[in-house]
Amino acid sequence: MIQNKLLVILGPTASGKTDLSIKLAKKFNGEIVSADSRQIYKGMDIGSGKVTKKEMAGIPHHLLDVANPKNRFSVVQYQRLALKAIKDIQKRNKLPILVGGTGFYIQSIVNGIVIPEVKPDWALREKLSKKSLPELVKQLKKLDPVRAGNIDPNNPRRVVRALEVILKLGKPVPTLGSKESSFITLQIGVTKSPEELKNLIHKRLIKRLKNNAMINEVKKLHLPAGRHGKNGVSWKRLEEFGLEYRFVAQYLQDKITKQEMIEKIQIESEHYAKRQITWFKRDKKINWIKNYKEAEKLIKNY
RNA sequence: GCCGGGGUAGCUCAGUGGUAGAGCACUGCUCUGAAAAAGCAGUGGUCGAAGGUCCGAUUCCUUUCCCCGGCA
Repeated sequence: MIQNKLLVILGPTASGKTDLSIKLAKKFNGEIVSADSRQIYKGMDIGSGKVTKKEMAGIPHHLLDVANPKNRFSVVQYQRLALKAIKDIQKRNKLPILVGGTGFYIQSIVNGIVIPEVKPDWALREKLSKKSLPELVKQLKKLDPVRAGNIDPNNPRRVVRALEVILKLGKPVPTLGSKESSFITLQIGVTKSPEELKNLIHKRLIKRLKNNAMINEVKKLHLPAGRHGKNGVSWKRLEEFGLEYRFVAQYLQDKITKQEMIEKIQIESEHYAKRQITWFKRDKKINWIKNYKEAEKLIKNY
């Protein structure tokens, strides 16, 4: 009875989710669905730590390379595509394995959260962003006191989004819903000690820097593609991606030295790993494991 | 050796005659179509050492040790 089972492998960056998931997929007749907000994009391979064809070892992978880095992707798009992929895998009587470190994406599948049906309106966002934050908060309080009460008033991004929902929907932001997920889910989290994690991040970074591979990748992303005068990914957009893409872009623009670039990627990756751990900590249903054996044992009982 | 400048939080530095702050780091946290994003909070210092003046010195004076420039 594999019908609606869903295995989830999560954990902080560099914790070894990829290797583990491929081993498990082989063992349990699975297919992998990525839950990574950067591996979604085409052309972002080395910097995002995307699996290579060779590493896949014949295991089908879904939700990689499904978006153009020039366009912004979002959780809702992810949710739709991932859900479809998972159901399709189940239909073929194989085990879907959701693998990644993007907590929000995982939550959108596992908890089936329902996000207000209001598409991002970038023109509106830009217009709103011209006002001061206190002004926006004031406006939100007036239009939707409930949402204003539970939102972080210091976070412009959230406040703008809340206003966007009200203005387009014409009614208050619905309280966060969740359509009871129909999956029988087993969530497995990979843990590493802080020291180990720092070490793994460092080793991985050195590897990515080898032969300028990662720097060339970012260069290639930014440079005009093709001969039709089509522009590549802007520096501004690369900045938005954070970590390797942000700091390599800054280095390529001569804003920081190579040494600074390396230091920043390292330290910011450590911060990122902590944020991921903080996020995952809230979900008490995650089974934390240290190695493959423990994971295998859990799955056998599942 | 002489002349300057400096020694204050893990780092870079601000500051005051009434026992001290910032940014970063560190720790914890938030998360309703950007989530590797965007935000929030907290810990932390016998103010280089020893004397002196003063009710009181990190701040003034003296000595001393160390660092950085310049001149020898």
